[in-house]
Amino acid sequence: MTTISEAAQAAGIGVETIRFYERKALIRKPPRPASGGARDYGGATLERLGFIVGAKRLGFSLAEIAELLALRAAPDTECLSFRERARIKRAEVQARIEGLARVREALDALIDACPGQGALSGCAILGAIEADGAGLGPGPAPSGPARR
Amino acid sequence: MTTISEAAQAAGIGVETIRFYERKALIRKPPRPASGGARDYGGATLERLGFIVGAKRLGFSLAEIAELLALRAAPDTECLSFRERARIKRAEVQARIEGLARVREALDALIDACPGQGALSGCAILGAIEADGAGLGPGPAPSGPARR
DNA sequence: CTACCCGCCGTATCATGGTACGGTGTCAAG
DNA sequence: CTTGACACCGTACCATGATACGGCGGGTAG
Repeated sequence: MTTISEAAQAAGIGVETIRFYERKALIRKPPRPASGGARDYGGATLERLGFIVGAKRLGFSLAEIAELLALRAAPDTECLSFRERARIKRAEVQARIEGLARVREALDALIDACPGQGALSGCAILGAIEADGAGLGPGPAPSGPARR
Repeated sequence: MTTISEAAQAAGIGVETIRFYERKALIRKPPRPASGGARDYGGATLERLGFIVGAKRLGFSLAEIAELLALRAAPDTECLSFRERARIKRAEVQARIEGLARVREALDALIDACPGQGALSGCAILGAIEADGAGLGPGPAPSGPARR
């Protein structure tokens, strides 16, 4: 038997997170044994949780993971379709990296432009931020995500 | 006169977003003219909006921007304290880039490991994802943020 | 005079990914 | 036979950053 808390521990997530994934239909609630008692989160369920955690770490959203799980479960899925998803994700990650690299350069420019002493009024940073984030072309900002 | 919709257009954001920033106290609602009519979002307000938009593009969260705005408004703020914030943010951005680069490498490894043909069962990808996201050390996932 | 567009306001809703709370049930050790 | 630890369940709440809706009022164009 693998209880939900054991499964959570094994997968490196919280019990509430497992229940959350159930609500999101990423995993099915294991059947309650006819004999009563706790559900069994071992076997295929635990495997599935591992897959979810792994895919999350690769940058897939829960919605995407749902698709991957469906693919994985389909008997006629070709290996190729998984690779395609990986390639698309790779491209997304690459794009995010490039966006962040531009932000980093912009911050560097600001840091360099600052004399590092004296009143704010004499510093170039303020105007540069207002002007457009210091050289970033137009486009959306890289809203900084939480990192738990 | 600069109406709210003109200010929104000038800043490249939506009217609702400006009101949202007001609710968040990032900007003060300009006073309603005694003569009645619309508020004036020009001048300092528009400048402030520009600053917010610029700072967002540099990766600052709204909470951080609130601090920057307070700093900016304080008469005795040194240029240095702005530079410090920029450096901290730069370090954060750098860390995010490095995390994403690791994810990218992991995806590359997966893509390479996939034969690209045949049934899913014969492919190394599945197991690798489950195993831990294919070589990513333990740690949090880079939850992919929205990109509008 | 009547549309119609804006501004103004409060409130609700969205997406994302969880986290927490409170009540009930069941099981096992002491 | 009581106490404590979990399991189970529904529901509420959190942060982040917006976006939408509906009603009211004023100014302008036809």
